[in-house]
Parts: sequence; structure tokens; C-alpha cells
Amino acid sequence: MENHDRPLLRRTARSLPIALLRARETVMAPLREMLAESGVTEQKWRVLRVLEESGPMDQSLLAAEACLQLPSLTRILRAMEEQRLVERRADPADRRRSIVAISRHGREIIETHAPDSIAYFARLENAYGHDRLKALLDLLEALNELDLNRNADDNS
Amino acid sequence: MENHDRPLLRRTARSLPIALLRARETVMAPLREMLAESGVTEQKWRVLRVLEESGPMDQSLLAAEACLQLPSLTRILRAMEEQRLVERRADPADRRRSIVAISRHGREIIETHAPDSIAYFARLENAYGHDRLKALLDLLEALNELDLNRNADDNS
DNA sequence: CAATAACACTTAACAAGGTAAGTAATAACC
DNA sequence: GGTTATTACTTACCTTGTTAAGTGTTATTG
Repeated sequence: MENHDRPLLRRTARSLPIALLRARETVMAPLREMLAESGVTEQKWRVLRVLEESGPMDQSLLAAEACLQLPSLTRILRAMEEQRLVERRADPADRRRSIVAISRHGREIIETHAPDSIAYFARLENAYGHDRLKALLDLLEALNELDLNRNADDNS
Repeated sequence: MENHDRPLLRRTARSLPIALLRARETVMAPLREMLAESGVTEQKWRVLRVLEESGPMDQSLLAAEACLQLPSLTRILRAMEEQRLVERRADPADRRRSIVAISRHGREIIETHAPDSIAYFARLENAYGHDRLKALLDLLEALNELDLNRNADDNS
């Protein structure tokens, strides 16, 4: 009685945004729990990961790599500086920029959690299947390379 | 100089949480823009979608279906009631529960945006490929059925 | 049937997401 | 070379995410 005979839109389980959201929640919930023990949020962990992986960089690049907006990053870096997880120095060549680097303490945090993180993802890979995981990462990487920002009613 | 020779963890592009986050951002950014015109956030849209698809339900179920936590849902429903997008009534059989239903105005909002939404996803499907999209949804659905909440050092 | 547990939210507090506007520094233009 | 963009953040504001604690209601137990 309460439903239309033909739903206007597809089932939420087959809705890409919702499926992606659920997947992230499925994957991240156990990790968040792990990280919380060190006072590191999911976002701070991403910042540490990116800096450890790619070295010092300015905030715009860091934001892009860690999938954070600049305003969020500003706040997070302030907290991370207070926690001595990262260090910031002005770029001498361009005083608008500041260069962020991971600190020794930041590396220690990564080293502390890397074994648990690795074990967790091994467990995930085992439960989900190696081939499936590879296929999923390939599909996500391809999706992320799409440019969907054209307007639907763009006449150009 | 700034990097380890062997990174402790995998490239962020091959990190499942980050790949999922980027994918969500890629897919949702254009949609958010569309919805903002009606004062509907991404989350309110999900609530409307679920209610339209499955009919009235209590908040716990709605939260699960719309991928929202109960505290968030409490706030969102308060706003949506003020916007007359949904209606809430106490469950006569169990006064702890309240049953939420989409309103006529809520349905109108869905009808307003359904064509754009459908066009957008058609565009996405076209750019990404029908088979890839199906494969991705299948893989995400399978991932979401995993139970990863065992503790890594669970001895049982 | 009283005490207790479980349930369905709700509130509170703080971190983060998202948009818009503001500030200082550099680049581009005439 | 002074004016006008553009860039790289930063601030402000509001909504949402996340955890923990609180409130009223129903179920369970002794």
C-alpha cells in the first residue's frame, strides 16, 4: 500500500553511493577502534600514511592525497602539531605555502599500528578473497579516474 | 630521502578505505550539487529514498537502511519534520518506537530530482561501462555481507 | 508483582565534512 | 610598477559522524 508499484529509483543495495558508504563503514569500523587507542582518528591516520608514503608536501597536495578538504586539514593539522605527530614550516620560496612533514613520533604511531593494520587487511583479504579484492581495487581506481563533473544540461 | 625504501603499508591508491572514500566523493559531488538546490542534503535524500522505497518504518530500521547512526537520524528527522518532508507518529503498540513516513512534499522532492538523478547515473554508467558497474556493485554487495568485527587478537 | 535487563530512542560533546567568505602572498596584466 | 587576478591557505558557520551517557518503555526474571 505504501509503495509505488514501480519504484522511481533503484534499490538502495544497488545504489552506488549507498553501497560505497556501507562498504567504507564495513571496512573502517574495526580500524577506527584500533586507532582510537592512540588518540588517532581515521583522518589523522590518513595524513600520517600519506606523509610517510610520499614525504613532506604542502597542504593542498596533502589534502588531495589524504582525501580531505582544506578547511578540515587546517583543523586536523593544528591538532596533530599539538600532538607532535607532524611538523610544519613555511616554504621559503613561497610564503603562502607551508610544508608539512611527519615527525619521529608520527612514524612511531605508524609503526605501532602497522602490524595490526596489516593483520586486519590480511584477514579481510582472506575472508573476501584475493582475486575479488584485486578486482574491486581495480574497479575503484578506474571509477576514481572518471570526470563526472560535467553538467547534465551542459550544451557545449 | 624522505621515504622508506620499502613502505610499511600499501600505496594509498591501493588502500581499500581510501579508494572507497575517493569513489564516494567522485560519485557524490555532482549529486550533492543537484540536491542542494532544494535544501536537501545527501543524508536527507537517503532518508527520503528509503522511505519511498520501503514505506513507513521505525527509526532503528530507517537508520540501518539509510546508513545513518541513530543520533544523526534524530537530528535529521527533526529538520525534515520542520521542512515537512516526513511525518512521525508514535507506534501505538510500542510507545518507545516512532514510525516515520514520507510526506507528499517529500515525494514531490523525489519526483523533482529523480530525472536528474537518473540522467546522472545513466551518464556515469555510460562513462564507466555497464558491465564494470554491475561487477562493482556485486563486489560491494559481497563486501558488505562480510562480518569483520572479530577482534584481531581474539583467541576463541 | 517488584526488581532488573533490554530496547528505542534522545541528548550532549567533540571531531570532521562542506560551503562560503576572508587574508596574505605571489603572478599576470597593462 | 601599480592594479588586478590567482593561489594557498584560514576562519566562520552549519550539518553530520561518532561515542558515551541519559530517559522513558517494554520485556524478563525471581
